[in-house]
Amino acid sequence: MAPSTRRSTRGRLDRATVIAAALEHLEDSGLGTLTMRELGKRLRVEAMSLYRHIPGKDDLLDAIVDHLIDEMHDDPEVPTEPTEGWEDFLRRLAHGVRRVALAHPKAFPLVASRPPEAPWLRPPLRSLAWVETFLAGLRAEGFSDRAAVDSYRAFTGFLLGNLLLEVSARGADIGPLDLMDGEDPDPADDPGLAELRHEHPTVASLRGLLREDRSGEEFNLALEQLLARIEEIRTAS
Amino acid sequence: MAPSTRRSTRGRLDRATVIAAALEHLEDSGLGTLTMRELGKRLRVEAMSLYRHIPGKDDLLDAIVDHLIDEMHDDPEVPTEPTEGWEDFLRRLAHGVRRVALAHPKAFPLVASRPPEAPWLRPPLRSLAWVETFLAGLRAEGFSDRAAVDSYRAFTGFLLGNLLLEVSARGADIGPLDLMDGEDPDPADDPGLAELRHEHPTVASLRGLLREDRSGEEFNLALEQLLARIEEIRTAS
DNA sequence: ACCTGAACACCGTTCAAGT
DNA sequence: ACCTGAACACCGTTCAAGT
Repeated sequence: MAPSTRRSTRGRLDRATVIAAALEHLEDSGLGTLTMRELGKRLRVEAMSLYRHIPGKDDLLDAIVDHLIDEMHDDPEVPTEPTEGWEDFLRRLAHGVRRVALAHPKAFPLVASRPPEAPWLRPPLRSLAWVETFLAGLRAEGFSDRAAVDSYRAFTGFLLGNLLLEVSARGADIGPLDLMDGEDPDPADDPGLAELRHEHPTVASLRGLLREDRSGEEFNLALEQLLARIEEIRTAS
Repeated sequence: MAPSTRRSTRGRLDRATVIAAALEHLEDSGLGTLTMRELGKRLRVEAMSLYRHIPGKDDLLDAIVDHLIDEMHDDPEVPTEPTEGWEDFLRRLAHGVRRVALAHPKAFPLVASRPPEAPWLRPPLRSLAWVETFLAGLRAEGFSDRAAVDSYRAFTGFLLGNLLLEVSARGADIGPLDLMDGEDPDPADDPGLAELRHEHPTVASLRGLLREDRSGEEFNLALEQLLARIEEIRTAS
């Protein structure tokens, strides 16, 4: 499993290896068990050795976040400047961020919870490099300064909300009250459902629709509506 | 300060008092220092006594989240059903959630980070009661089942992204590279700015706009655009 | 019935000591 | 130069004992 960071035989430990191992641990065991001692075990080293390569646990978490957004630089689908118009540019940026989020569902929430370096560096595009790419791209497409900045805010708000919900839904269980239905034998006297019908009748009757997962289409739909909104921002200058 | 949970002289400890004290501590010292022992100190009690009233720390955090969204029930501006049309209904719901978030900026991120009970209970409207209110309200206004559920998803995504960014910006410092400008004496040779201009020229030249905080107007603008989007969802049935 | 002291199994982190 | 052992000051949590 995951031979990328085996390092068992000889590999010298370094900062990048530590970060990669931490990300691996995060994805297959969660944030709660990510511990310096546990991470040491994964790297076949005592916990204290890690301090040779990172200043402390907080810095490690920040480094993970930085690593995540930097991953997008290696994605050939993600543009560094608009070549097919600003809409294509933003669409591909958005899908790049979404791929990162879906590839690291347990780690992605850190992107939102670690305090950004400045209040105007908004997650998930919280690095100077990506903000530069974003703003320079829109400007090159004729956006006014005001429109470019407003679009940056709308774009980050959109991505953060939608992607956080998407990865958090992936993490949650099937849920408390909708295990029933589908092939359940006698829906009339399922105790949980009966109670739900009584206390929250609308939720009960819409539970089929609520349980659907169409996150892919929904993201695309919401994205198109965001682009329409940015078009308004653009023309309103 | 904050005499609400003084309890110094005689007050018996109970679950509600513990939660209120935890929320207070969270707001004036942050999540990092919220510790069972610290919380005990605030309540003039040993940490171990808290376990008489709550099962453990995780449950306490969940209880805080539940408490936050329940606070909206006491807000007279927040409707329990649409009386002036669905747009007014959603506008007032949105502002209710925003008031809760701004009142508890340090605690609000917990609403997003604690796993919801079910994947379809989406933060920040993650209680059965509020989902019921939302869906029943839109249905009463003539929304189809499909449109009501899609609107719920759009609404929660909007609130989560925008409010998380708003409270996190409030928490961050002024930022690394824009302390300058405003009344700085010689902008030409500020070392930080010179470097920024070289590495990220667009960010440097837009820093004035980026630093602006117009979160209030922005929220209202984005909200109106969300309502327009929901109008589309509604008529597309 | 409610609170406490002492204890257990963990944390992150430091530092002198080993190779 | 890099890793380790032992130690420090903390955690959350349990439980027998006190009032």
